Amino acid sequence: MNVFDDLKARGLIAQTTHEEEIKELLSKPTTFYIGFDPTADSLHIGHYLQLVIMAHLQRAGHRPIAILGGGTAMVGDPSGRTDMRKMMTRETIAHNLSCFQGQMSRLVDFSEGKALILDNGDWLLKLNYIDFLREIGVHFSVNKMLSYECFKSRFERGLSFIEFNYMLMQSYDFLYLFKKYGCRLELGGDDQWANIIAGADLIRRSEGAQAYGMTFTLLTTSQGKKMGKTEKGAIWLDAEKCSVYDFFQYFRNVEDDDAVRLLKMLTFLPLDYIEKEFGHLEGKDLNIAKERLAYEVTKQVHGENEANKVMDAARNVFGAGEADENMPTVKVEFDGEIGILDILTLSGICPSKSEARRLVEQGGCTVSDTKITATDKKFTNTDFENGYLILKKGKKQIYKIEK
RNA sequence: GGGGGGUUUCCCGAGUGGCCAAAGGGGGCAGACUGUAAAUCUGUUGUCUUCGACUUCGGUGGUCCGAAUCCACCACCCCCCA
Repeated sequence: MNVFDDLKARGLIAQTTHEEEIKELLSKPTTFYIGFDPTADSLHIGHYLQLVIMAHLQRAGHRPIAILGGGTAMVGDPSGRTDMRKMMTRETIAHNLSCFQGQMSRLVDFSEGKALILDNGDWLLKLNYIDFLREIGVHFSVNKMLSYECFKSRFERGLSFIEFNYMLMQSYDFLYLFKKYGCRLELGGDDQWANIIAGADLIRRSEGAQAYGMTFTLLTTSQGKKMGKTEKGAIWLDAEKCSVYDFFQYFRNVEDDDAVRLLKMLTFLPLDYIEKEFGHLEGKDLNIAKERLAYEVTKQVHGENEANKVMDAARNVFGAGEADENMPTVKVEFDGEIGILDILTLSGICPSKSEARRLVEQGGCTVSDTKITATDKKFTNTDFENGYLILKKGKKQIYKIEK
């Protein structure tokens, strides 16, 4: 099966400039590229999807180029955004780029030229304004650009000239990679569609050559919400910014309707295997699929070891209600005795006393299988059997409280 | 550059001198029901020493017994004209 068909069957492909030609292109080794915006110091699960696609294509014998947008980040992509991006300094961007590289190499093999990782700042930052306008700017119609959907949302709040230029920058990247590396295919999230066709257009106009673009589905839930954001923040690939436990739990808790779909999109399990093992599941049996999903994704991002540990922890905590060394653990210090509200706030489980009080009053706090309803409940050393307590906040958040 | 409008608690958005910690919706959190699902219903959603007190309504300063609400200046944003 052509890798294109596989990606398509996994539900990863959103739009293509020329479906048949791209399929043909991918039947022999091809160089393609995907851009990454270094606006944070860690990748998140939205980027993970892009890495998965790069990995699929690389395994099929193609050569990925990952462009880290050190140059374009200086400008900021306005696509689909309602506000202007924060301007970033060169230093911040450089720091973020180096953080990205490590995370990317977990999925994509960058050894021996099997894949390239480039910073578009290397060529964009030294461009001469007049030369750029004369060589590149002439190929862009402002009338046409103004009609693009991707700018629409910005017309309400204003679009600055610097952002309006973003499309030219990204298009220039594609042209540059086409000339230097023979790259004829650009991939990106579906929000990048306009930027991608602009690049392919530029290559056609200035080089008279055919280039292709393809976008993949944005990672959304079956409710249409963007995935990867929680109240506590984004689901980062960096364990420092999002613990492996939380990472696992995020996928373990997806909705029924998303479980199998996400298995196809986010794991490397063969499609027929997924269909056979999980396709027929319904109702609570889908928990099997969710657990596998969480396990596979965690394995890809954090390694098999971590994935095993955290899956065991989840099984212990949710299955047997037992403590596990890999469950979230917090320490509290006290002399003699400590009130429940202090435990909740000192541990960071609740951000304020008021919130802790509310939690307890509403019956959302359980310690060692006993629901705590008195806000003045005190604990002493003898309550900490083996040195810890098991505290539940609501149904799903379980902590080991060590003294 | 000229004219007009705006900035409210996580978000949207009411409120135009005391009855305002501030309507309503969204989101969040918790409870019931469950399968670590969804939907639904209920409660809750500034802080604290919580039957009370304290701090909030872009910033600073003023008027007043009393201001989110009035005045002055500053900052930022949007719209129309150029």
